[in-house]
Amino acid sequence: MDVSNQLKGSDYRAADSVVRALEARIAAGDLVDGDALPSERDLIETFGVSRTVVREAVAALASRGLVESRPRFRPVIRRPGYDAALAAADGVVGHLLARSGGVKNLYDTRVFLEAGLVRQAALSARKEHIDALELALRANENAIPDSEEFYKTDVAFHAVLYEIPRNPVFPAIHKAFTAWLAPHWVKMPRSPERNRVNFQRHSDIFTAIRDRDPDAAEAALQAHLSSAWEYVRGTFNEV
Amino acid sequence: MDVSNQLKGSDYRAADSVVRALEARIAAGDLVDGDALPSERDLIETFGVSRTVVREAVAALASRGLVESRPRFRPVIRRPGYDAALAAADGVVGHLLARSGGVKNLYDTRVFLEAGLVRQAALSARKEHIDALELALRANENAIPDSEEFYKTDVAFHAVLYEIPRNPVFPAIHKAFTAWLAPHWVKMPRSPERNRVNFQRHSDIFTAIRDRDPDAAEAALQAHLSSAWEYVRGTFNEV
DNA sequence: AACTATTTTTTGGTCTGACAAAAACAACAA
DNA sequence: TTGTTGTTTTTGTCAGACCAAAAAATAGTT
Repeated sequence: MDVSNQLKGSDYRAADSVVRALEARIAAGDLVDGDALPSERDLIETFGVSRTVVREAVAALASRGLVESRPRFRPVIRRPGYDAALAAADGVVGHLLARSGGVKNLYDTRVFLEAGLVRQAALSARKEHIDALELALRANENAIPDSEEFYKTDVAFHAVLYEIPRNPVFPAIHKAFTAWLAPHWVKMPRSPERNRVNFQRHSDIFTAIRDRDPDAAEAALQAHLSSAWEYVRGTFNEV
Repeated sequence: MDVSNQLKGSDYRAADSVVRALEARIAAGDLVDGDALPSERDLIETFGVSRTVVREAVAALASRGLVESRPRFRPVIRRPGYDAALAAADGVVGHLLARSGGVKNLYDTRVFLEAGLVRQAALSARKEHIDALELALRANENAIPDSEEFYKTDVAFHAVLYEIPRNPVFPAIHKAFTAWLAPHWVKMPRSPERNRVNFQRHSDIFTAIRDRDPDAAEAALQAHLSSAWEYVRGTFNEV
């Protein structure tokens, strides 16, 4: 399968052909998730291009999340999920967060999203999700003395909210949000007293959802996240 | 500035150092938006690495949206915005959309988001935004006979909704959504009658927002987008 | 036979040098 | 100033080489 029969200097890159060919193989299930990519020397033969081009192609695949490549190791095929899509934005988001107002923008987006989530949860969450929410709430309560554990159960509680719509996009978004905001979050001062307050807010949210009161749920969440923001706000030097 | 003094075979890639250095220069404003990147040979000298590494680094920069590189042209510095972040996910999203249920998942996310947008708009939109909305609505009305123009004004109307929170993340999301869903959208059959229905829905949404009725606004939007989905649904062969 | 230590082979990361074609630049003519 | 033509850079691609790390094969041990 020689893909290299194209004019030399056009607006194509030779690597593009290789990328497309490999993409097709992955999509077709010829190369299965978890498999290792063939060695560079193999690909050279298969596609009839130089190693330069092969490496470039593999790098492109990696940047698209179709393969995972650690230095010195054979790249591994990854059939990407919604989280991979968000992860692709990772590099840029880093720069955006560093910009003035970047964190606030992202955090506001999160608040907005979760406000919608709790509202919809109050309207149409299934019993299983409400149970899961209650379970997460209990875990959160038990972790009040241990700030580190509390953070984890905090995240887990919110994660349940993102699962309620049963749309795989949402959990991916949650993952991305926590990953992006975590670095700014860990600097926040923590204490059991503070944890107790946050737990109370979680409890309010849960109650409102269970009682099918969307407005109360949204209000509780808004209160929760706004006050949390005021807390982290101090850790920035930005406006 | 020689960055190459590292052990050869470690878990680093030499290109990473170059990437970081260039990132820093861009962030520092040393390399300004719109400028061309120095030539590869220059970078070789500057960083004391081989051309292989330089090219790899530039490719990485490009995949992160920090430079824009067309084949055969000097890469151009791009101080990335929120839209660049979403654009980075582009490659993966293509694959996700091809998957069964992919379009529905993304569309549902959009509906969810816009439901929240119109709700908040009804609650707190400023007069200027309501005016902008009305203007977009008028344009939409005038375009009823011309289906292609109608599509544009349709997008523009929704775009206003994304501007209301005055958070730059939202317009970027809108841009991404329309870019991703457009290919599936254009296949939808169009007609002035259909356009008129859609305009009426837009009008309902606008009225509800102007009258500060979040529930009505959300309901109108939900009705609008749900019926639109039923329309495009037929153009898929997926479940 | 199963496990470990050691040697051999393969492979990825980097470098050097080369060449064609396209782009950027400079000199010149209209 | 604008348009044409020739010269110099520069990018895309190739080929071959080297090193060190990983993977595979082998030998040795219990």
